[in-house]
Amino acid sequence: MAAAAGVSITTVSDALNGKGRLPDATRRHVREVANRLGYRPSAAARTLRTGRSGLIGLTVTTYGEEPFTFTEFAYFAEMARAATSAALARGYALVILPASSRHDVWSNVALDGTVVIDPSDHDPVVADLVRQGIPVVSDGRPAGNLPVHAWVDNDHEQAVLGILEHLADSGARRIGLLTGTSTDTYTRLSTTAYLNWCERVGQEPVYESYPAHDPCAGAVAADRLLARPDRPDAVYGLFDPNGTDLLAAARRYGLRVPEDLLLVCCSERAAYATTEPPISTLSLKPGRIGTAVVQLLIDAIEGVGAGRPVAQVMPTDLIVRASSQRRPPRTTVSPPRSPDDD
Amino acid sequence: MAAAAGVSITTVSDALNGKGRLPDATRRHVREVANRLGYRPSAAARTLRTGRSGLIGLTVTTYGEEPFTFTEFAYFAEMARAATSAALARGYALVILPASSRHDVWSNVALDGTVVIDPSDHDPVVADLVRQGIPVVSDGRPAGNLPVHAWVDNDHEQAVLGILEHLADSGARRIGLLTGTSTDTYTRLSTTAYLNWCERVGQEPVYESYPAHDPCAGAVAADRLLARPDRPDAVYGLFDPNGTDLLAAARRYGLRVPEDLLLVCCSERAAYATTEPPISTLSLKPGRIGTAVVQLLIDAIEGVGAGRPVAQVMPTDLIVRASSQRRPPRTTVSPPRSPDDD
DNA sequence: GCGATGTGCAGTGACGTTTCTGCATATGCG
DNA sequence: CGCATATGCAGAAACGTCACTGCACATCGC
Repeated sequence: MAAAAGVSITTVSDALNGKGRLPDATRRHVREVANRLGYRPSAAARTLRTGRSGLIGLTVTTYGEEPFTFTEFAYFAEMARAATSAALARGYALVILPASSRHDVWSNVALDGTVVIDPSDHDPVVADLVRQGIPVVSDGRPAGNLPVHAWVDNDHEQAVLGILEHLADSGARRIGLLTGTSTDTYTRLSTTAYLNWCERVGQEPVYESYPAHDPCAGAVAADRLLARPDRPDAVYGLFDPNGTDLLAAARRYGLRVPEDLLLVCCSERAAYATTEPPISTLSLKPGRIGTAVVQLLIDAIEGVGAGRPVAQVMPTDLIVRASSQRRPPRTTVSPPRSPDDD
Repeated sequence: MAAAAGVSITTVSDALNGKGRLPDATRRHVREVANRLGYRPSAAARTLRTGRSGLIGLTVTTYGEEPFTFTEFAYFAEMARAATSAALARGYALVILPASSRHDVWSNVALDGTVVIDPSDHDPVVADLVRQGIPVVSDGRPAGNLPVHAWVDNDHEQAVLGILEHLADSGARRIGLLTGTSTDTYTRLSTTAYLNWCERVGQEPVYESYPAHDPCAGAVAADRLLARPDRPDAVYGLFDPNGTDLLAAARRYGLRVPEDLLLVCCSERAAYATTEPPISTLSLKPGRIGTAVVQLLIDAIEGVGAGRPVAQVMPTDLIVRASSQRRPPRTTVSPPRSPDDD
């Protein structure tokens, strides 16, 4: 390349990177030759020299051997889409690397930093990365005292309070909760927010827990909740399939939704807009999370505002549909998405 | 590192890579020290030296500025999941790189090869990659004469024939088609397969086309199709939202599904299993495609069986539900997915 | 006309691997 | 014992880039 342009290697580098003291004529000439030859500077060499690869990892903790869990699909897909966009806009590319990947794959790729989704307590991969000095930002409050550089999470307490108030506004007298048995922060924060609210307004808590990763257990728990003598007249389900599970259970007990039972669940599924009746959902806005997480990570990589707030709590969106309103909505409550709303 | 273990750089390299002539004692010693120091060989240096990065690109042609199109979500998510798995199993990691990415991002990452999903005619990115000698395998027959090294696609003709026969078996007398106006191979192959079938069995074709990327146009076209004087008594919709669109249109015209109208559409949406009635779908099995595409790509990268068949046509799966059967199925026609079925 | 300052490049040394070559010391065989 | 062969490791070159340093030559002010 240098030979083809009749200049030195240094000049090529300077011309292409806009550095050094070169007259525009030389710069143009070098670029023109590079273009004609289809020449691309070697990414590997640049990475070796500069210590920057322009790659950031997108890691999801897996519970099986498959890269992503099925229940996370809609959330993950949207989050990954937004993260990819945000990264590209800042000149980085995303590498999908499940935490369970073979070790040789992890060490074979030079990452400038990593996003971890929902890291489990003392995740060995995260610990290892941090030890190498690689910035790690997590989606979800890090459990245990995982030494991540920053994290982004939804305001789960506020979300639950919002839903409970909405249900109460719609006329609910006794609100039930369908929750999980595991101790992750999402479940824990949401459940205590519910319990606190109950105590504050003087309602006896009515809830059922089940292992959230078991798809069948959810239907059983939904059934159990509606079979109780102190049956709730409104239910919030913490997990994605709870909407259909609760709807099915309600049908079995001859309960009409929303007349006899108000329903909300936390999910990103578009399908809940077209169920009979449409089910109100709490959206965690994965797009917003993905964007925020990547921004924080790249800031950390580039040393922008080091030492600034490393925790970011994002609001959620309650999408009110027929299932949680005693009267049909007067106006469109969930307007069509605007392009940059998430 | 070499100093810490009291050996030469060469010995470290050999010990870690299982090469050279070293007694097990030395090998173990070096590995133990490396472990203690948390030493990881530099991926960048290795890539520079060997010319292999262990990275493969996953490119999706975009029609807006967002990395993936919304309608491709379910397909893409599943395909990406499978592709990631397959790549990892062979020691590679996947980089998500939309074709519309800034040029500097593309040239900043060293790829061993790329998977392109649904490349458009004469895609400049693909042409560029091929010129650099980087293997490219496409999901979907390459349009134009895009010089990809291999491709994988569904057997669209066979799929359409299977659906038409199934509908005819269910008692359809006049089968309609909801198709697209664009000229991509999927639309073209499916439509001509339909027209050929019509000619063969002596049915007058009944179809409506619309621009597939326009979410609203689909509902209008569905309506148009059912409003025709020669209204079909069965419809196959080529695109993901056609199921709900057709169902809504049928309801407007007071047509019962499946009694008055049989319905099938091509989609990966799980939600079609729970509509009222459940809608039969054609699954393209994106998981199988993703796996195949990655295998082909890595074979090309590693020079395995160079010059072997570079085109692979995969079967589709017709998932028969209530919408396309005049009588309810006797047995479960769509069994629960087995773990490695896709 | 002569130092001081600026301009336009070329040379060079890392970055951290891998791979090839090479040199000792041990081991085998007749 | 002496020569061929094996074994155990070290040295050095190269991969392609970037960031220095350095060297010519031009320009300028006086």
